[in-house]
Amino acid sequence: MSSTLVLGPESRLVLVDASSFVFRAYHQSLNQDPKYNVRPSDGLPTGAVRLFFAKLFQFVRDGAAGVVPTHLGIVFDKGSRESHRRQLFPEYKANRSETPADLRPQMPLVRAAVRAFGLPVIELDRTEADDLIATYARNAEAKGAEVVIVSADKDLQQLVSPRVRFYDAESGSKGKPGYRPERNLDVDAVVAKWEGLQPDRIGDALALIGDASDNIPGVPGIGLKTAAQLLLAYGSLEALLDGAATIKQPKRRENILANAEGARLSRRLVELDCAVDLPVDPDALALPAPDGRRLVAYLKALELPALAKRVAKELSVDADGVAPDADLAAASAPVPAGDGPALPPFPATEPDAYGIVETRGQLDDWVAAARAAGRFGFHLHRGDGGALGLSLAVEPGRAVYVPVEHRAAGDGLFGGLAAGQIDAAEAWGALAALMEDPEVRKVGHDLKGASKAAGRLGFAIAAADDVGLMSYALESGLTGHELPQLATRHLGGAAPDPEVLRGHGRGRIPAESVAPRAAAPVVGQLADAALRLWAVLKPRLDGTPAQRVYEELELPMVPVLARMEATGVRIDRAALGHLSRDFGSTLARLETEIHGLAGGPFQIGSPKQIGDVLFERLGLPGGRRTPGGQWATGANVLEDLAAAGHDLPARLLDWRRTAKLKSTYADALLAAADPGTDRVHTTFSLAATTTGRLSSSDPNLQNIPVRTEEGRRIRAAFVAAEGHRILSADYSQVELRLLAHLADVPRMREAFAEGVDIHAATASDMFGVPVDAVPGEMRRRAKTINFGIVYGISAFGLSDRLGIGRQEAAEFIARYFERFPGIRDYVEGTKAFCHEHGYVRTLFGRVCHYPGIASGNASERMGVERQAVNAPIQGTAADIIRRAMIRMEGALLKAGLSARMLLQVHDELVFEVPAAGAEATMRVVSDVMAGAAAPDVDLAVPLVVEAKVADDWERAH
DNA sequence: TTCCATGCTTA
DNA sequence: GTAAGCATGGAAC
Repeated sequence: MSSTLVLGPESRLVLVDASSFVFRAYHQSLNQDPKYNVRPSDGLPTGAVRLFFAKLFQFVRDGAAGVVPTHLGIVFDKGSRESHRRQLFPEYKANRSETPADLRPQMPLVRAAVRAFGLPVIELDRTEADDLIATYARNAEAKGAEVVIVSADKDLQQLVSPRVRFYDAESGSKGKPGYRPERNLDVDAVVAKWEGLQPDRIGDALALIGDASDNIPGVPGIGLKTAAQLLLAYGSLEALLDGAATIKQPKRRENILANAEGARLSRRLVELDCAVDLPVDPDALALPAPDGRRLVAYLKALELPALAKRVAKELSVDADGVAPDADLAAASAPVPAGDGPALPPFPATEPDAYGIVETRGQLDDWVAAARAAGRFGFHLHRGDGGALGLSLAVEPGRAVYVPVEHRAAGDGLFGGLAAGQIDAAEAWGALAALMEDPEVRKVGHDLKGASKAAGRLGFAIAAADDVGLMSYALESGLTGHELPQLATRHLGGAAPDPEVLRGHGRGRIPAESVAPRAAAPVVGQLADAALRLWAVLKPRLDGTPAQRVYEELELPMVPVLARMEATGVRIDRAALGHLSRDFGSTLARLETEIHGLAGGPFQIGSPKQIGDVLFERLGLPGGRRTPGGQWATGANVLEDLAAAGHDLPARLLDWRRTAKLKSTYADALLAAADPGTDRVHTTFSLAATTTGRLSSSDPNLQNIPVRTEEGRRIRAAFVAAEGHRILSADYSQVELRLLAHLADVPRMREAFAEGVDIHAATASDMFGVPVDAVPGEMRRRAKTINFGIVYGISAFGLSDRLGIGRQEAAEFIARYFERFPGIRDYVEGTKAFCHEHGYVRTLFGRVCHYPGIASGNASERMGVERQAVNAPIQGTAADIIRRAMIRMEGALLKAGLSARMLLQVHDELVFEVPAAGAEATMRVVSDVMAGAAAPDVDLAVPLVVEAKVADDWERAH
């Protein structure tokens, strides 16, 4: 026996982080046949201990990382919950879940296994295994021994030195998800893995990166690469935090400054304590020769015959002559216990809160209950192919799901319906009668989406409220208005996203294949959330100006937009296909040229690589940096370089323009168009902007190119159906007109009343030149400043736009304000109003909240002030075109016209009109748009509408 | 797989 | 200087 062997220069100490090993063994055991994971005689769980034993046996025999140990330390964790780190930071490892119930009874068995090998169990109250390992490692290192640390915990890589290596054993099985090959890290390997950081800087890196599993805060958004980059630049965490103000990337700088305390705390949490009391003398870790009989007795007690046989054979023991260890044989499985904390009132926790309807009788009962209540929350659950069912909430915490069109699991094309659903015609019939009943109020979210799905089923949704739009009318600018956000904000609980039902990754399934019983609690909660939100928001809305906005500018838009989306706009598939191929060959040609000019291939789509090529490899002058510290390669920069005679930047601009047109427009529109009708159906959002503008997505049809010749070829592919034409009508200078009204500028009002060129008139007033003698450059400057005012102007922005000095720009603005004092009053008055109230209003009473107006950060506060100055202008324009859209269908109907509204692009409406009625439609559309502010708002300037008819959108625009 | 920065399209 | 959405590359998770 060598148990007296003193730890010294000839020794090889292997330190095993037992707890991490046991956890890994446990999870590995879960992937195996459950019958191998329990003791047959009484069901005592043994899966983790079996794998742990096998691994320990391997360490004793073969060592780790090629090191056969003379000393072996098996170190356990006994202090995560009360360690000194907990005192520093109560949340430390607070998110660790409880030890699994079937692992807990195995822990004593694991310790027994260690003792069966003749080794001490190393553990110490209130001390984490990491600190014990660190102390043993430093101790042995000091004595000249070779050390291998076996752990899955990367924190321990801090200890790596010329004498200390880190070994992370293979986990999982080859070819299966989560498999990791073994890793054997010496100093060089650690430095490579940590992106150039020496082991003694790993603690700094860990403090920045944080660790979700240990609840170490770190700095959000910083990962290994960024941390290493920063630490190599600054030398250490302390130096980095002291010099954080000099970090170039603004986001990163603010982020680190804001989280500096968290990083300091994290640094202390990840610091290893190399001087804890050692519960076992290091010399006592000397590895004894294994006692085969004792090991076999252990394995027999756990009823692991295969392992017992193997150990007996390798250690030349007669297994038959060994009796099971009596104490262990008597150990039995304890009964686990424990229950979670009380849940919040939403979502409801009663087991029958979110039920399911399976019979006609039940359905009739619920419909009757909804009618009796006079209002109910609902969620029309939809899959790719349309409505799947409807959930109803008749009172908070009580909802039910009526599944109708779910498919049976595993059935594809020809699959039948899922079991337990009422006949579709019957179910939809009863539900449609309820949804169309004007006497019962329906409360939902995304009413537009629900209305479209209902429309496909042949019914409308009458007397409905949309809690998302209610929230938008009340709190635009304060929060998002999606159901989960509203639930968190107002109900104190999280509403589910129905997408969770489909799972993710490879197991993702269509919504219609989800079992009705699985869907019921989720969609039931959505109906419940809608009803509860209504109960919160309705009292806040009633009797306020926001109520009128909701009722007159939000809700009436729902059916209008639903019809526009359902109608879609026709594209010329052949033309777009031709364009795509054209763009493709242009790109291929440009790519060759660019690579040639650059002296080698690179990702042309990568701004980072472009910067490297232009400013590093080719050394072009005049490079600027982006806010993120990279080389800026935006169009401005490339244009300057191209103007200086460089070919490569010019080709890059061509490439970017062409790539944009191909991928964002030609290809995306072809992919989006309905293959049967060649029509593209966008989705308009009513509640996506702070100002009241709409937004368009999937695809966005509000940013179709128009400025360049090539781009207009895309727009020309938006065509009318046979026998029809495209009508485009847009407001002329609407925002400047509104500025003239809001700021009450007599000269501007007159110019608009007389129909003279507003920018020339501005220039004339500013520089005392007759309107018809204003030079082009002067007019351009006036135009820029006019737009600048609408956008909340700053001398900085104006100087950038005009290419003049900051000082000159400031003088320019001063002169403008001198000539148009009303505008200065408007700008200053609007800022003051926003500072006082935290919001601004449009002329129609829409509120736009700007909580950031009170920011202590001057540049941020000025940014919010610009938003506040712009919002009444942009928002009033948005309100006006909404009014036009709401009135449009009635006006066309009244005139006996059958034009269909297709798109809204902020100041423009696009229609598809029967060729014969184009002229008459143009008059009606123009009249409705021009008169849209009246009667609520009496504008001091006329609204002018320009309309045109053609065969495609490009020529109509 | 998800998120961020960059760049580009529109009003 | 305002308001949006989307493609791409690259890093984080």
